[in-house]
Amino acid sequence: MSHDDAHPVSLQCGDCPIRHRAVCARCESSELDELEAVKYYRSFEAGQTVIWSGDKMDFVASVVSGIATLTQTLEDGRTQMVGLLLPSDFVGRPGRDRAAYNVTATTDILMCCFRRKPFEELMERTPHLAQRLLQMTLDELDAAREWMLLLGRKTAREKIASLLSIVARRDASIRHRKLRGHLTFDLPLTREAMADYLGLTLETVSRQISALKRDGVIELEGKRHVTVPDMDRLLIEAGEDSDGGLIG
Amino acid sequence: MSHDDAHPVSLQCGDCPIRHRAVCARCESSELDELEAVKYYRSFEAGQTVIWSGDKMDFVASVVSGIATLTQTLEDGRTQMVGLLLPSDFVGRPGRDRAAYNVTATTDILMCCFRRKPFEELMERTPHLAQRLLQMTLDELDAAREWMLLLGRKTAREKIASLLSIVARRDASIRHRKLRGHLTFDLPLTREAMADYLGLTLETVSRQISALKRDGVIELEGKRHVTVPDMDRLLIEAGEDSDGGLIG
DNA sequence: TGCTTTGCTTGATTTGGGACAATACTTTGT
DNA sequence: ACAAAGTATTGTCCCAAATCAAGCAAAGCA
Repeated sequence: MSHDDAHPVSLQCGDCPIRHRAVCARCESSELDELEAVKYYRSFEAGQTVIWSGDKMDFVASVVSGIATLTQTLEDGRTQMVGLLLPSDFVGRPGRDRAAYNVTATTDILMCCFRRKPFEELMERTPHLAQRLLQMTLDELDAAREWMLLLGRKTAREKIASLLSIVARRDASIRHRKLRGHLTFDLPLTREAMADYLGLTLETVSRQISALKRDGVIELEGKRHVTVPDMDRLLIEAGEDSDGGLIG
Repeated sequence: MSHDDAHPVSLQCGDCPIRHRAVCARCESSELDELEAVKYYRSFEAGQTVIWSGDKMDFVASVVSGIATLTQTLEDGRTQMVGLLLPSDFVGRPGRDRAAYNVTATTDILMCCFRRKPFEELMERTPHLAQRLLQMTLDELDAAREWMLLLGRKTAREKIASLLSIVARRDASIRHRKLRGHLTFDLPLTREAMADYLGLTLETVSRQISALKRDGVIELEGKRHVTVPDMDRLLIEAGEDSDGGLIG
């Protein structure tokens, strides 16, 4: 029932992923033309901060290409990544005028933005839009709560294996490939970003990756390119059921 | 702008909190009568599991009284609490037919339930309902992400201080009292439940509470009744900005 | 071509919190 | 009033991950 299954982003509806992920539930599109009028694009270079926590945010947006992160920090500089934005992910909070997190570009990114007010007005009149956003927000909530289990209860080794399996899964689903057996993909994050995501130090991340490599769970080519000879083995290392992930 | 501010639950709309928290945005109530027809109450005793992760869930509900927890577990038994349900909180996921978490009664609880199908059908026709649920889900997402920062980056002492400050704040807001200076309240959780919430062991929870008491940050009467002589001091211990909590 | 910067790895040492254990307090039931 | 079960505190030991520190490799640049 996922929307991606029904309507692969790249095949059906022009250039703007938000149509798929946030707006069109059954591809009824009459109201969407209103959004076209308030749509604009913004791009950011790798390393740039898109918006700071607490800043005024008068738009909502969809990531078109590239990767961005959501982070929270304590005053003394300790940093925790709380979300990862991939192409077609939605960012911004209808009904709120301040950003709650720092959004930082990990790679060069392009975002498709909509002015918040008109977007909210459309939402008032379009039940499907609010419902679609509700579904997406419930998905994010599930992901956040799954991450809470990881942060609170998993060992460093399990954390790394979990992250690798998530990246592998997402990579495979983008390329419409199988999820079992032999997989290969690139890590979109530096060791430091992985540490911020997993609640570890970058040294521990490095050590555990080396350990998984030494134990034959993964193979590395350079620093970033990972091969997983046996996905089931990785899932076991991650402390997950082998059919993995969330129920329901 | 919070709904509670505008319409304190106990004053305006009969006996069902869901009217306030999920349904009525401006107290327009014509559609709500439909829900009355599919509304029923269920009660559970302290310690009972309301629903297991993965079970079929054909209702959504609002907590009327008592406290329940949302938990996730690994196969080997490690447990992480991912949410706390207090009176007027909403549980259940429109559009999904399986529970994603274990829901367990911490005290005796009463829940006001609605059959899922009619609820979803009403949502199709009522933009305010989907919007209201979206706002509530965004709040939960913020809370989950704030908790991720706590789980990933805070020390045991900071975790305890954070939990105490959250309980204090919630208690104060329920009783419409001040949030600064001298506060007193009861802990609604056992040491073990606190440990599951904070990603610690119950021994560490006990030790850190003793340490905060020894250092004069809190005073204890029995095991559960806490007095905070200086709320600002507690917030500093929690590693939070003294005007504390999330922005926007 | 060598110099600096950035990202990563590995080693040595320390430490915060987990594991295990003993004891005490507090309910609940008979 | 007592036993039994559940809940909480405190002590001792130990280990996983943090911290501190050194060195390597690739990329950018003068």
